[in-house]
Amino acid sequence: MTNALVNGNTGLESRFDSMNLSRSAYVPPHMRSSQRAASSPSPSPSPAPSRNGWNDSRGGAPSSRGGFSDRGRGGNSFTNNRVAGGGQGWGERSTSQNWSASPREQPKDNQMFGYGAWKDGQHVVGGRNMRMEKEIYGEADDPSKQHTGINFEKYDDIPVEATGADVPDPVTSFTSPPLDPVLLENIGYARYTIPTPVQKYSIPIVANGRDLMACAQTGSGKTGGFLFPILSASFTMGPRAIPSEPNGYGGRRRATPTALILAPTRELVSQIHDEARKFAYRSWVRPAVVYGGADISQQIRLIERGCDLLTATPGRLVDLIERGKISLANIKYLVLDEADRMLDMGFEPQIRRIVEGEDMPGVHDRQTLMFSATFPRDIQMLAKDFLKDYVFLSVGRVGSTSENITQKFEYVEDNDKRSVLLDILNSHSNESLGLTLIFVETKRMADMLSDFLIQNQWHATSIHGDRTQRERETALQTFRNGQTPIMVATAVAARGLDIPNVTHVVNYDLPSDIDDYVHRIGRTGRAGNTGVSTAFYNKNNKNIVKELVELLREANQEIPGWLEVSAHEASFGGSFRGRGRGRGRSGGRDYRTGGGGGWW
DNA sequence: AAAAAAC
Repeated sequence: MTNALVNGNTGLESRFDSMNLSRSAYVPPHMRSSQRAASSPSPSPSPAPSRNGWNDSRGGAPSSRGGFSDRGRGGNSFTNNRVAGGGQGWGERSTSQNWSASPREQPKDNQMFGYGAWKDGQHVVGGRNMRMEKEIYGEADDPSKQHTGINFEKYDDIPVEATGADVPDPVTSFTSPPLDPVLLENIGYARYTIPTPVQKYSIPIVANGRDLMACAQTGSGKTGGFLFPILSASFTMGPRAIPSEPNGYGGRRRATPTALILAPTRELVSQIHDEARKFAYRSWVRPAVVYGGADISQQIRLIERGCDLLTATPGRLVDLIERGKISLANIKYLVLDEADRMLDMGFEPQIRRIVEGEDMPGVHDRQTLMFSATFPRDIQMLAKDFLKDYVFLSVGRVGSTSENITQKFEYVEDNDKRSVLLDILNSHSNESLGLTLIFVETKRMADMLSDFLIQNQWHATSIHGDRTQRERETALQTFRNGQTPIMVATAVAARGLDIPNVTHVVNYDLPSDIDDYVHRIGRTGRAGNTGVSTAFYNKNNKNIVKELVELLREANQEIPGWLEVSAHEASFGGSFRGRGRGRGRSGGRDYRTGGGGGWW
């Protein structure tokens, strides 16, 4: 049966506004509101600037090539044409032209508008390119482009602990120095105002040549946390001296990136790449991205045109290294993002091969930054092998332990889940522009549930690993821009993805790992905004009930009585899967400091 | 047990 709304439904009912009689029959008409997509001011934010867009300005380049052309459509990233390079890299890094930093002095037909170069040991900054700025930074009022960090002040509440030898003092604002002035301008274009706690520490840590091990999630501003210091130093210092074999490998030049970022999922690397494009603007650094499921020859063409900061999933990168298209000999900066997740997914062999088994400079000849939500033993081993004298940064949870996310629980048997879900969607539909992300455990369930929702007149889509990359990208795009404000997802979307405006996360199926739960609800309430999460609990979820209750208590959430009872029963009923499984639930701590016996 | 990821 459906013991609905156990944890209260505070005030939602009083806020519905419009009506929609085409809705499912589960809720009386007065509780229905119009489909969110329909009320969205602009379902497809900017009508493709492509064709006669700036591709034309560079002399008739095929628009499929650069990929900028596609991106205007949904405001976001994923299209097959934009597999690598972000459309950048026309011409070599050191062209003979002498660019001026001042836009007024740029020749009008300069095809390098927006791109800089490194020439004779100097950073030659490219002129501004307004079309490109609109493209990569978005319109100020485009919600799908909006950066999540609206309530930045709230970041000050996030506790940060830095340990290690001689930890540099954190910065308090974006300034030059220590940041390169060009980067500072780009940060301004991207409308970032105040550094997040991770960024405050990572900027001076990297600037001082130190390695970093950070326990933090994506919502903490971690992407900027590694992009800012790496790009800043790159702008100022230039690339590593090109080794002896710059050309002629397989007839073409091999890409020799200065910075490499590894992340577990395709969507995540694409998202990081989008950020990289913002901050590399007008500089000599050409960002590129490679991942599986997309046409590899297209990616090869693009990295050949410029690949200084490469974001990659491990499998595709290994493939490209084997094909001789990428050399890591020039790497100065290595980032492992979501390291625990990558190990969970079995990437360790590929990662070790990339870092230790190819031509990447050794640990003392590069700077390495590792990010991980947790710090279990296998990550510690990786840190021991990949990092040197690192600073350990522990960043408090942005979501769960703060009160930004209201966590509701409902006792729902499996057979009742669909019906309860419709109830919930209806009662939330008045929050007009918010997005709803629904997590299920299996790919099959993701398909079935999204079909079911569509049958019930909801604009829903789904994302999971059995869909083609194309479908995944489309799903994410229409979700972000509000055309399908409901997305059913498997674990593929659980971590790392930064989707602004997700106001509601539904754990239709609870995960069996408490960390997964934390990551999932962390898709809402991003960056200090508030969000709601609803979880369907039943007897099949007893394996995490104890940890759930602990978590709720920590986060100052209301705990339904029946949930506490269930937790109490579980602690006697044998089947506890102890906390000692090698993984603390909190962000982790620096085991080097001793600190009186960790929990692993 | 399922999910993710190279072809």
